[in-house]
Amino acid sequence: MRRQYPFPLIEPKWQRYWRRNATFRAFDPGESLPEDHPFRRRHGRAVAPSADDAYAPKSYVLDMFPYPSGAGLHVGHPEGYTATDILCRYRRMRGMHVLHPMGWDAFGLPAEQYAMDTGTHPAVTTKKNVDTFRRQIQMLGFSYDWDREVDTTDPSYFRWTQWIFLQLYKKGLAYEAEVPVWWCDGCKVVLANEEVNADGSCDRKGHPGVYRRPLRQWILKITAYADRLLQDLDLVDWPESIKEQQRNWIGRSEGVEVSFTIADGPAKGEALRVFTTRPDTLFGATFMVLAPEHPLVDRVTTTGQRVAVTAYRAETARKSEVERTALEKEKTGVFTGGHAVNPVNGEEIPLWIADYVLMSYGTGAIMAVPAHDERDLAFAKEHRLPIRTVVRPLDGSEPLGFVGDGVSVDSGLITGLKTPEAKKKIAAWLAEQGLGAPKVQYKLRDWLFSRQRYWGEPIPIVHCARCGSLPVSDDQLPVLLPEMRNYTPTGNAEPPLAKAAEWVSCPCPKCGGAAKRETNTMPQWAGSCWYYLRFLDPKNPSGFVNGEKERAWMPVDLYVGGAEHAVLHLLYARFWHKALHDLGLVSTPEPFQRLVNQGMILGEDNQKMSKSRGNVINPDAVVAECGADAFRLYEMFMGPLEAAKPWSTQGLQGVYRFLGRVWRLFTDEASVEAFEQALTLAGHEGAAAEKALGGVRPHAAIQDAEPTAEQQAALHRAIRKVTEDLDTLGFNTAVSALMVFVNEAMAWSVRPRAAMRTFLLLLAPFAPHLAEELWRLLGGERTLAYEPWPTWDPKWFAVTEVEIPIQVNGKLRDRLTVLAGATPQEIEALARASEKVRVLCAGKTIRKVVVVPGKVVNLVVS
RNA sequence: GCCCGGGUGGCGAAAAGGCAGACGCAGGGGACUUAAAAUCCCCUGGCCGCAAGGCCGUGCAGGUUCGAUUCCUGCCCCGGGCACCA
Repeated sequence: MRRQYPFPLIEPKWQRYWRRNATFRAFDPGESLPEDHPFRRRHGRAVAPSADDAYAPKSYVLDMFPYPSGAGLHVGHPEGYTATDILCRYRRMRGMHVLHPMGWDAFGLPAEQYAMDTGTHPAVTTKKNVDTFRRQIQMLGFSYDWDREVDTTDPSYFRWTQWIFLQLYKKGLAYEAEVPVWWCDGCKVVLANEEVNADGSCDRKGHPGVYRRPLRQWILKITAYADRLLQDLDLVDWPESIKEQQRNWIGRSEGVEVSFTIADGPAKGEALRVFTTRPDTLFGATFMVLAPEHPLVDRVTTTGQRVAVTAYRAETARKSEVERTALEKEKTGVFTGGHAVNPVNGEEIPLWIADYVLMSYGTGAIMAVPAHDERDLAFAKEHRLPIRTVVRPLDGSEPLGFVGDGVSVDSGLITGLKTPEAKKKIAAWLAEQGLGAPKVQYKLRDWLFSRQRYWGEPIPIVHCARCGSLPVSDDQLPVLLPEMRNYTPTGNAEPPLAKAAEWVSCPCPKCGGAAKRETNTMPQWAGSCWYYLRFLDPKNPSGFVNGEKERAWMPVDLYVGGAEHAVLHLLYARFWHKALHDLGLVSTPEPFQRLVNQGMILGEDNQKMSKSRGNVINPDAVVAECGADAFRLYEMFMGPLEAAKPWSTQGLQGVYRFLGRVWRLFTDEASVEAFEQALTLAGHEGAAAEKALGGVRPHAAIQDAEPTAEQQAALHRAIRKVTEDLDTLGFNTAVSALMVFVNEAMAWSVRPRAAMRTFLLLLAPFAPHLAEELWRLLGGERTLAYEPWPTWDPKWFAVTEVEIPIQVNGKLRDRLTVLAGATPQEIEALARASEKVRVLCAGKTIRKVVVVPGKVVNLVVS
């Protein structure tokens, strides 16, 4: 396609200008603005806002920072980045102090994998990838404050990641335990629960056959915050679907913990506790099931059943828990030979073990009520166990298998009660008898926080044979990674750091004797748990963030990123934030006030972009062909921010053509031709080319003329639409409003300078390079980044005549042109007089006439 | 199975309960040009009709309303998440 306008010259020029002038530097509370700063010029003030300065409000707009992969930027990244950039530019023009930073979530496995393959240090790979990402992001002209760039792998950053970990540790929120963990033979690493797919493959690389093995691990007590993580979802303005996912993940359920009594064997008389949300079905319990790993299994198993039980437990242990739960299979299990007594009726019921009961939830044992629980019913049918109906549905339908609320039957003291009352009464009775107590259970488990990897933050703990595990003292932070030649894990699940013998041995911080460093590192989530705080004070050498700055900028007003982080990153970050809040280190209960998920950009074939499909669009190529402004504008024009939508090269061209129209709307054709010719001599870059650009003159139609009423109407419609759409993040329709204006203005033989300048202000957030260049062309002396955002005046919409549709029985039949001020009576009279209406109504009676002034007339006839 | 989103022209999409399809792409016609590209102008939901015009149309079936893409009920299909959590 023919080049529409000289973007290769304009875009680098303004990017240079913004960088040189630090146009987008965010000023902290109390910090003086430079004498000639456009913001100061505009407000006539020397000082940035403090937290209680109402008149220049702050706006913290954050993108989820990327993992700088070797593949470079993907077209999906700039979608969210463009949206936030547009908003930031808009808000600056609205007079707000905007904080808009960018950084790198740079720890992670790919660089380490690459190191194992090639011997290249992960830091080298990381730096290279970061440089690529930075270059690609900068070429798009985003208004980040680059002075605040952070990198999670920088020791001056992870020093504070380690420091925060130690605060959690000292608060009792970090502990060590020998736990079975997911181990991926392919990656030779431990995985978090969340990194294991339902089919037993690893989420990182798709290696199959992830299995469990016991290892000493660091664990964070996120469960201590389960309730608050759940409740405080009410405080934030997030998509309902994300909140719902977090609620499900936390999985709060209220019930009762009931004690049964072992009836026989060596454990006779001991309590067997179960958790149930349906204590009202206790009378329907016909057997019990223990998880195969349950500690009581050994002592309830009879000699006759021992062989079967041992075999089943061995089989279960061999299978991963993922395998246990992945398949929709029949319910397996074996009888232990033992029994327990049901506390409500003294009945002895058999004890089984089955792998559908999980040791990790509740008490690891359940009472089985096959009549009113699908799983128990399937198990009972499989193993021919008795089934007893104790709840009758209110609508008289089949009670067997009924799991809803109904009326209790054959249930002693709760017989005849509706389910909610029955639950209450039986719970009270159990509590009275000391047989049970109300209990809240969560699905959420503690967070397995250690990894047996090299490329992560070392956990700052020292192990001393005499003194135990001790935190590294603050003045010894950061604990740096040792230089290594070989990054391969030891294979026996020892982290690679264990091989750095010199690094491992260190003095005990307490007794000074020989001690060893912790060789586990933190998971990739760690650095992203608090980066939004470091952006507020990125270079602070003596604290993770200055309190005053934190209070001034927090919370993040808008957080934009992919929905794939719905649970993990967003839950972990909220957990850390709440812990920091409890420590008095941050001022807000929640970190991210508003969250928006950008939708995925699909390939032209409507499939997810992937190398193997060959449908990947490379941002470098797009920018080279059409420029950054067209790229940005197209990403916004494709459709609603939150929707998934396919890429279209044709669509991109359309937007690019639109920018060409804008260029032609403002520039004098002859002078552009002369400029283009000069370029063939001067080359397309450099000082000579830029000088030639200076020779481009404004279009002759651009004159110092008073805009006509029609022109004002067109302009003010655009101002209103763009402004309203920006406030609701309707970027696609805002772009279309810009197009509508340009389509109209192209026809104007006189294009009033003032109106055209106003249009450039509307265009600026979307296509900032072109807008700046045209602003300069029309006499702007400095960046338009801080020019006041235009306002609209409704008086220009008051057109003298309006066209009103006439409907008969709801169907459009005619149109009416009336004066804007016409009364409903006048409109009705005109409508009745319409020729078409008269024909349609001939021989019929007009029953009713609805007149919506300025909108519609509807005649009801029959 | 459960929980979220979504189904509107050939395509991406717009529409405070009030003219369905703004804007863009693709397609058709025209102007300019030796020609092509680029640019500019016009047309473009489907069916019937020479036309005037008519009928149909927002996944399907109902309902509320003077009027429904929009609100309500049931169903179908697509995308995403969770998935034996007692």
